[in-house]
Amino acid sequence: MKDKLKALLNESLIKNNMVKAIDDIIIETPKDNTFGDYATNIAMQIAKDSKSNPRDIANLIISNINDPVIIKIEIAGPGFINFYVKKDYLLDNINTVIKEDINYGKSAIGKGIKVNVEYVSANPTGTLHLGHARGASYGDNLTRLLSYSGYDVTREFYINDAGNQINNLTKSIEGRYRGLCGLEENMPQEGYHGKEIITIAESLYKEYGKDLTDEEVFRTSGLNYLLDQIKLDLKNFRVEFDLWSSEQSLYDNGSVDKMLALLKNNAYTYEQDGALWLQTTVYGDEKDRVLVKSDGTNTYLVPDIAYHLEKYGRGYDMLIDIFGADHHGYVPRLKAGIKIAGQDPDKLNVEILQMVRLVRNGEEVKMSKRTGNAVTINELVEDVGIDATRYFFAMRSLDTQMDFDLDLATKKTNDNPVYYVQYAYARICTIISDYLKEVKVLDSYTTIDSEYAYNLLSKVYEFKDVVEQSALKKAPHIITNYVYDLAGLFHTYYAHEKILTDNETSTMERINLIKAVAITIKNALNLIGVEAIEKM
RNA sequence: GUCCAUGUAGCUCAGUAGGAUAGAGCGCGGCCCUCCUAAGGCUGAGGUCGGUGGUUCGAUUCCGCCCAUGGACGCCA
Repeated sequence: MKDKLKALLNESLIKNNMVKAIDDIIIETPKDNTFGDYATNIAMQIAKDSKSNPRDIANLIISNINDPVIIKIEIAGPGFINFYVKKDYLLDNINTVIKEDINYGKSAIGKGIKVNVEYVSANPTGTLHLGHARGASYGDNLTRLLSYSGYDVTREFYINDAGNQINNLTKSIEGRYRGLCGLEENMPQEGYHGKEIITIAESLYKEYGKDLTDEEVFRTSGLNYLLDQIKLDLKNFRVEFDLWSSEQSLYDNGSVDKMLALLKNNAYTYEQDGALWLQTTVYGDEKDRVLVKSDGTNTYLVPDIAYHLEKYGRGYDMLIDIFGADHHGYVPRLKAGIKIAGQDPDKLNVEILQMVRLVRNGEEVKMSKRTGNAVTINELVEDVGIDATRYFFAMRSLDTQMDFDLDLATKKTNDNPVYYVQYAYARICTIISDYLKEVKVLDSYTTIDSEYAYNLLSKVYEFKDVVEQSALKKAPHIITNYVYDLAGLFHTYYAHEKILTDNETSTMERINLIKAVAITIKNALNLIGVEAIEKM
């Protein structure tokens, strides 16, 4: 409908010799429906350019518009053009939704563009906690959204299984193991103290007794255990990956050395204080960065550039990295490194997610009551439930330093937005199953005429636009807000109109209507990893 | 000190490619179940959109400055 109005406006502009690119024509849906079904401010834009009266311009524009779908055109306020449109398209859309079913809302705006999205990428040195949960939720929602919108998406987890932190992990396990053997633990200064480290040590003690001295065994058994745990936690969080890439493998297959050689070759590196530096300042970083430390080991940047080059080499059109706010300052050096290595850093989009705090009784919850460690993703899911957890993360935009309100999220009975939405879906399912006869597809709708029904239908109609917008903006929370509004409009409709009545025609039409609503809710919830529940 | 983000109702947050009366939930006040799930609906109170200048017919939205909050400023990852 928007496109149609756009086209009509464009035609009229051409006739009036008012030049404006068609993309500059903005059709909006006014919040207040006394301003019509659709509105545009194009007359005011043109008036600005030509320094004339916007209402006169608007008159000229609408004098050339005439189409059967338009019931009425008004000029209002400073020069808005408001369109009143026949509602048939809303009724027709009911059958479209039912026919497309799980595909309703899909679009092709992604044009098959190959996108790689890397997220979570937690160090395998402990259990996933709150911050990872937000990253996992956002990354997962984003990839669902992008593939629903016609992008060719690869979901990737980068495993930091090399470097300093892994040495510390190894030594931490070894320390705990020594403790079990009755020796002094000697935990490293930057050691890991989670209870999972003790679990690993215990299982090694069980298997090897006091005889284990091979560092490699400590290392690999620790890594394997923790990585399995991470995979399991993510799976329980409804987050799955296509690809698990290993940092260590970049060393093993020579990518890191090759990359270092490449950087040294193109004259952006230099030696100073016994270290090898990269001139990242040439491309906007605030200072140059060390690549190879004076002790001969690499900084994190080295394998990370190699890793990104490897991703570039796989032929994606776009790379998306999802970082926590604490890694924000790292972005310029990474991009500079990529640029120096000869790739286009603009292909890489880094999405920054702000910190989360858990709040209970108005106070921040920092530690888990059970373990004394940071609150894990598992505990969160256990306490709050998977649907509520996913929903709560999906409500917020990335930029907000969100408070995760445990009191509200754990409310299972009342006032919890996730149940509000699920309840709408469940209500519909109940009604349809209460209708004992066969639900038939209708050729036309003749009895639907209430304001409540049209508000609801016009929200359903919006869904496609909403999906596109949130995909383009990489903002899945738009979907969450949308589905909440949709559920609200359904509840209102439900409270005012009985679906199952003695009138067979009306009943059948209303059942098809709410069926379309249910499909839309389900598809929207699916985009944020929340289940639509048939009975509550 | 520098860089990034944020500042909207008592609280948690939406909104803003500049537009017509700024929204929701929670909390607080009232009303509605002989009726498809009251996990619902209806309704009331509550706002100088951090402050201040500027651009504009029009700024919560864009720009400058200021204040506040969070994060980052390592030869850690």
